[in-house]
Amino acid sequence: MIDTKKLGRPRNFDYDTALLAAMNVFWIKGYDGTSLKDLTNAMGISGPSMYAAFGDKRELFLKTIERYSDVDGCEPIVVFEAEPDIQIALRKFLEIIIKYATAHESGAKGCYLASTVTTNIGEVEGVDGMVREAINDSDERLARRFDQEIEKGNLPANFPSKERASLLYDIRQGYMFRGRSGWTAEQLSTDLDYRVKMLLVPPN
Amino acid sequence: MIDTKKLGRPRNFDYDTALLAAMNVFWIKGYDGTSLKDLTNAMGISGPSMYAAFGDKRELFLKTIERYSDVDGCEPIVVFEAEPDIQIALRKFLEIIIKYATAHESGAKGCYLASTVTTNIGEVEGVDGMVREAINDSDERLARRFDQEIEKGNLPANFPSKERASLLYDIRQGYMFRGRSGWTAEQLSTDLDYRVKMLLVPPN
DNA sequence: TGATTTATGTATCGATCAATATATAAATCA
DNA sequence: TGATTTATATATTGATCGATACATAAATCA
Repeated sequence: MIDTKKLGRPRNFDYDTALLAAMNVFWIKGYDGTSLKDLTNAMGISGPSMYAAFGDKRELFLKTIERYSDVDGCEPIVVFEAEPDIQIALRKFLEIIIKYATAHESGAKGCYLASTVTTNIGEVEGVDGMVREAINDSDERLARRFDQEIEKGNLPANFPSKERASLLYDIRQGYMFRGRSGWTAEQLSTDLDYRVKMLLVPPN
Repeated sequence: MIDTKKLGRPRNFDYDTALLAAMNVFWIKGYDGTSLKDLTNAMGISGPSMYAAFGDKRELFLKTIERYSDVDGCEPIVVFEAEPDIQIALRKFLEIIIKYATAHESGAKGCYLASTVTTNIGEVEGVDGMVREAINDSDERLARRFDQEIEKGNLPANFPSKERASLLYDIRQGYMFRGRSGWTAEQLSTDLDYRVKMLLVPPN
């Protein structure tokens, strides 16, 4: 029943590399502003190859969102989770956010979800759910890190982990929006110390 | 030299009403996702009338941004400036933000600048400057309100007005992003008390 | 090697894009 | 009323859109 034999000519491009190239184009020009020609040029493949490998334009778009959520959107959180000192962890988190907000390797700025994908919520089917999921995942992971700090005794027992987590994520959106509009990393970094302190201030 | 006499057939549509209708379409569908047909249908006028009154699609888009910055983007700040009690002012500001984020009269959600316009930064000429200016204006007006509170003695002399103002604006972006992705006003309101307190907590 | 299967490039589909040329309708002025 | 000016609706422009039909090239199997 299951036929796993490989036959015929294999594709001569790397799937993930092409997907990344597509994401970078979408990121800069938006979904509707990106043509199939823009995509296939950037991906280095022809139209039919794109359709064979990714479906159609919409499916390709959804796959770039998935990829972003798993890779780009995740790096700051991974660092936040890995750094043992909570204060340094917060600072690193925000510094990476600022880096992404102002100078992504593709030339794009800001958050792919907040700056580009969000435009197509309600217009491109399936987008809204993916965005909501990305937000929820981030909120939960950030809150868990605060909870662990409470368990270790480094934060008071009544520390509002969930509230600080969502606040942290919202601060992220602010940086991303400012970065997209042209603010420099230096300008975004001026309040860093203030914000780290504030995020850790004990309740009442 | 100056000829102010009115001659010929006057336009039979209201300029501002048509501009508002155009903004609502852009808001929901994005710049590239909005066709001239979408626009003229919503505005209730024909193509040539649109071109005569507003220039072209790009100029119309820029005019909607200007309008948003002057009206929608401004209402929360006006309320924040008008309410004498700073704590209530903050709460009202955030409540209006949440209202805008979840249920704009047009059916659109989120911030027009952050959710729609931001996609076209770098692609549609003139957009980036208008967004930067909108952010700067908000930052300044919010900070001024805190400064006045310091002068009245209701906040300590070392209260970091500028930092809190930009934090407040960034929190706004977070609400707008969440609202755009489908969060309800109720969900967004859970942290309201926490955030108001935090925004007013004295430094150190 | 010959048969089979798949990826690719070219060329092209109908539809729609933003923008405009043209002619008509409606207003103000003399 | 007649001349002038402007807004409108209709129709259409060349260009580009997303998507595909077709033939060819390249790989694996027997």
